[in-house]
Amino acid sequence: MKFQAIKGVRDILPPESALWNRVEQAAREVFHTYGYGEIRLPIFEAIDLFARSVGLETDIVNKEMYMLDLHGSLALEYAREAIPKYPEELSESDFERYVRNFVEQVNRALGSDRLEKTRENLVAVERLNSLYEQLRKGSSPDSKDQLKVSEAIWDTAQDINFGFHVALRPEATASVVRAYIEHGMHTRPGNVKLYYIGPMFRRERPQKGRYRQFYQIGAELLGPSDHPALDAEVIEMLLAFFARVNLKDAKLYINSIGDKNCRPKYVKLLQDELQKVRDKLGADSQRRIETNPLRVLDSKLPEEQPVIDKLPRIADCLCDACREHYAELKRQLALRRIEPEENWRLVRGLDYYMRTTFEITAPGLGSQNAVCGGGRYDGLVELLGGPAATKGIGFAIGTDRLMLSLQEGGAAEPCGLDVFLAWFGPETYPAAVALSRKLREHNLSVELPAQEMKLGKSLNLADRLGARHAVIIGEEELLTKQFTLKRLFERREPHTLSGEQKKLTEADLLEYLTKSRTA
RNA sequence: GUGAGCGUAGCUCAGCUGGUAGAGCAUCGGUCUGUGGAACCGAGGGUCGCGGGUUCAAAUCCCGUCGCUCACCCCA
Repeated sequence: MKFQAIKGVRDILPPESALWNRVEQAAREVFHTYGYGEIRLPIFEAIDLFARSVGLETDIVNKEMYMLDLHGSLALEYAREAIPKYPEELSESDFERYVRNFVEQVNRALGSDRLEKTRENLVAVERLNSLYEQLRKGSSPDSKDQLKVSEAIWDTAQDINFGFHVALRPEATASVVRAYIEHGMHTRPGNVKLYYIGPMFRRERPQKGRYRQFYQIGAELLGPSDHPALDAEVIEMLLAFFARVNLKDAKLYINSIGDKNCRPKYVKLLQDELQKVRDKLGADSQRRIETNPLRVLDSKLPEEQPVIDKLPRIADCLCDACREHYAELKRQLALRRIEPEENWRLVRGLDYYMRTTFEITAPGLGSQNAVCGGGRYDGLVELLGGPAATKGIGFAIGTDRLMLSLQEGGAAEPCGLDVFLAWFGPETYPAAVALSRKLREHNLSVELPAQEMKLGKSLNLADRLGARHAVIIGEEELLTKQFTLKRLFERREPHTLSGEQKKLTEADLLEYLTKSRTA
């Protein structure tokens, strides 16, 4: 096979795509009833946006982002990095070669507009060019001047700004918050409620329910209030959506991970306790003691479970405000007859979460059993340069995983074809074309064969396409101006009802078909 | 990045210790010139993932490589 989709991405074909549409449509409808509006976001953003929001130490930022080299700036970056800061380490000719390469590339980029002609860049390049001239002319290897020139070249090279570095979005919350700030949405009345639907990109090893281009349906609530009732309503909406799409056996887990006052204290305590039991942990968890102690709680290793069970719990370390917030959240959920399972080990991978966190798991997903994760992120708007008073809460549903679970539960799309036009005889095609157009104007799905087929063949094809009806158009129908409507049945239906047939005028046919479609 | 399993027709797979590449389903045509689902007959479709080695002979044995899948890490 010559071409195939690249690693970790895939096609979603009909009829499966119809299920996707139905699920996404359900999200639009349910979210609408809670007052959310859709935000359509760009698929790429400045790298810094993700680095700042998701967290510099996360794997997402460190190794999983797809960076776009829109202007060939990465090549410039490499050329610059090749120039050593301390040229003594290299032979003189090597040093000059690296510098020449960089200088040539920079000038070429400037000439072809790939390097932005800002004042700073122009000044730096001009200076770089003249320094390079000095380097070439200079012939005394150990002169102080020569060393100075080399250092100046390195310094000047650092001054050149290659422009924005852009990445495909690994998640959308950062983009939503960026848009919220950029458009001054904090001046809108009440809370700003937004949802988004679309692809995200992470360069991970693919696995069941995990792709490099994957899809999320998410919602964010931004505004001045952090009242737990808002958290509860967000969760209520999420569950309403899962109920609408008939997700079976979904389980809701909640936790509170504290705020910027009490979480660090807990993390420190946890770290200290972990150090005491270090030798009882596996290599991965030992590493996480330093990198991300909270993640140790996530470990699935059976032999670590007894150790983890004895670790201090964040619920005992929350500050008064967080404790009260969490308690009120539980009351608010109870008010809505929602019964979450508290999971003290539920932590989020992204830096920006605080206080409320929640997750929903569903069956049929292998080891990737979370279909949705979310939580509160009160500091994020401020972190990204927005008004400090703005709070936020949101979630993201992993659509790929949701689909897997729905399909596991037996969800399938019926064929959408309402009518197959079985025409035959030399004079009937124009009538069939006219009828097909009429039916389609009434939003019916119609298949019209381009070439004449024997009636038996037509019906056979209609059946295999899964059409609900066939309309037969032959000489006789033309003469009497009545179409023959034949009901077809899905293959699994009992044969006893098969083939019911009647003659109808065009008007009656239309009425009958439009009614049967909604039924 | 690490580990394991698997690569033969569009799909699911058979093909033993080397001896001319197969089945079922699907597709197309016919039996069937105004009546579907069935049956029967026929057709098309494969450098057996790729490269090298052993051999008179390799889908089969050996080495390498690429791809897919699942799991770990991480995460939705």
